[in-house]
Amino acid sequence: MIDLKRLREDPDRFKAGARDKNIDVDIEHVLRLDERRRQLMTEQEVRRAEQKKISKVVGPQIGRLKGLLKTAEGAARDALETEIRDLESRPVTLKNEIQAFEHEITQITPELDALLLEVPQPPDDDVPRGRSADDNVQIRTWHPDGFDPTRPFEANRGFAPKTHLDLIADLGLVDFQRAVGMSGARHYVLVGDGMRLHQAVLRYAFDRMTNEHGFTPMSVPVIVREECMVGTGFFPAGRDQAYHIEESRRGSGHDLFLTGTGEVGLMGLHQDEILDAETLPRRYATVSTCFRREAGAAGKDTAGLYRIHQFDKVEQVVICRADEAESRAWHAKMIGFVEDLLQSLELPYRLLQCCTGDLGPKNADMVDIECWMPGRGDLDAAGRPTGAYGETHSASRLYDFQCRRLKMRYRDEHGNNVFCHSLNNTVIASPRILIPILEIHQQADGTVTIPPALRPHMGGRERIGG
RNA sequence: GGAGAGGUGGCGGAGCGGUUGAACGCGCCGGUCUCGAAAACCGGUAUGGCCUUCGGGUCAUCGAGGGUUCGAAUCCCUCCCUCUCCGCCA
Repeated sequence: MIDLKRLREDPDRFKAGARDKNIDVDIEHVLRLDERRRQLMTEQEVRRAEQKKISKVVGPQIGRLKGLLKTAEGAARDALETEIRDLESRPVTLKNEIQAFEHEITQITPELDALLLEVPQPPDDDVPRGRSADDNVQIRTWHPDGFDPTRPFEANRGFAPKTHLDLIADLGLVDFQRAVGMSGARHYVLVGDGMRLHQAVLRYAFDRMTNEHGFTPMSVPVIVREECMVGTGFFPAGRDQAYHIEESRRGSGHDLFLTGTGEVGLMGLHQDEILDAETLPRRYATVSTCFRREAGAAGKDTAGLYRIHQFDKVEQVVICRADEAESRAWHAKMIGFVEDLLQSLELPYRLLQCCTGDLGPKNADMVDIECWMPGRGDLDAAGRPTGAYGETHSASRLYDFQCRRLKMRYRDEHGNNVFCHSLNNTVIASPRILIPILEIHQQADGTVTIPPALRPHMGGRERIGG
């Protein structure tokens, strides 16, 4: 959520931000509702103060008179009753006025609150303007010795590559048919070494984050309440993407949602808390199953392990002080952790600076990391894919947008409660990451060499197949 | 699933219709005392909104939302949550 005060002070910045993000929200209307609400509240408060003042004087008097009434009789009783009625009637006008204001305020507030949740965080000034992912800007590339993605796979390795779909089929790593039978399109069953590799990658990535980079290992819920989805900024904009468990329709409890990333659980954890500043920055890592409806992606990436409804992901989040420089430094560090990881897996990748149009409502800045996947991209003359980068990671910098929604604060050195900054980044998401691992490390004989870093998690084995 | 108990400030815990944003205790912060510390004593110690001449003023909040009332933490209704026991179960 954005800061309403800042919206009042500089509406043009927020209008431009929404425009740059291609998000349609009526900021003028927000300002009108806010203005009206503040007027009403001021008027109402003047009367409430008056009412309070009166009742502080009158209250004890009435109490005392009513006490006397219990024993009074005859004319004395009538006199007391008259006096009580007189005292009681004094604040009635005020009460009616207060109720009238209250009525109008309760009409405006839900509309204002709902609209406010839709105002996106403006992108940072150094984020390139652009309409869509096509306008993202490459920051840098990396590739291991012996595999240069600017040259065809065959030129690098001396044989024509199989796609991950071929490798999976030939090595018996995934059963799509039965999964689809059980759960529908975009589901899969990992089998044998497929499952082993999946687990190895997750465990390897998780251990690196927690053992080497000081992130606290966490397990968090993947089934959460709506507040958690709203608080972390995934709702209302991303409501279509989440699986919805309608428990309320069954008459028990409240509705729940399946989370699409471990970020929700890690950030939701401290909702409504004032964190001890000494404990910042908080660094958390989790491995969790992620659920995505992929609404609106019909027909896109329908084959294979690329776009699926359920996957597992190691996620890193950082909650730090509200300091832009610190926030930016963490962003760079978190991206560095991923680069180190991908380099240790010997996977070619590139960093993309996302443009404003690709940011999403909550980010001030986002950097995607894409791994080279030989089985993607345009087809050559022989009808074989020429390879392309595919998104495997996404690193977001949110300032206090998320923590403001979550009411996650810390007390600064002046004793003020300040909303924290938050950042999140994929560490590794599998099975999508299995695509480049299988495709890059495939051998001419159809086997796949396991990257040395993963071998300890694969029983010391060096290859799959053969 | 059945039966009960309960949700009050950082924590424990009073209050159950009238100056109660809330006694008391603990914790925490500041001070006195001390060479220093402990103890003792004194003072302070919620969050958010709005207004502000930046001194402060004011309103809201006792799980949430409605209602009754001149007045609600206190009474009524609905919902949510937590705990205990029994049953079932990974």
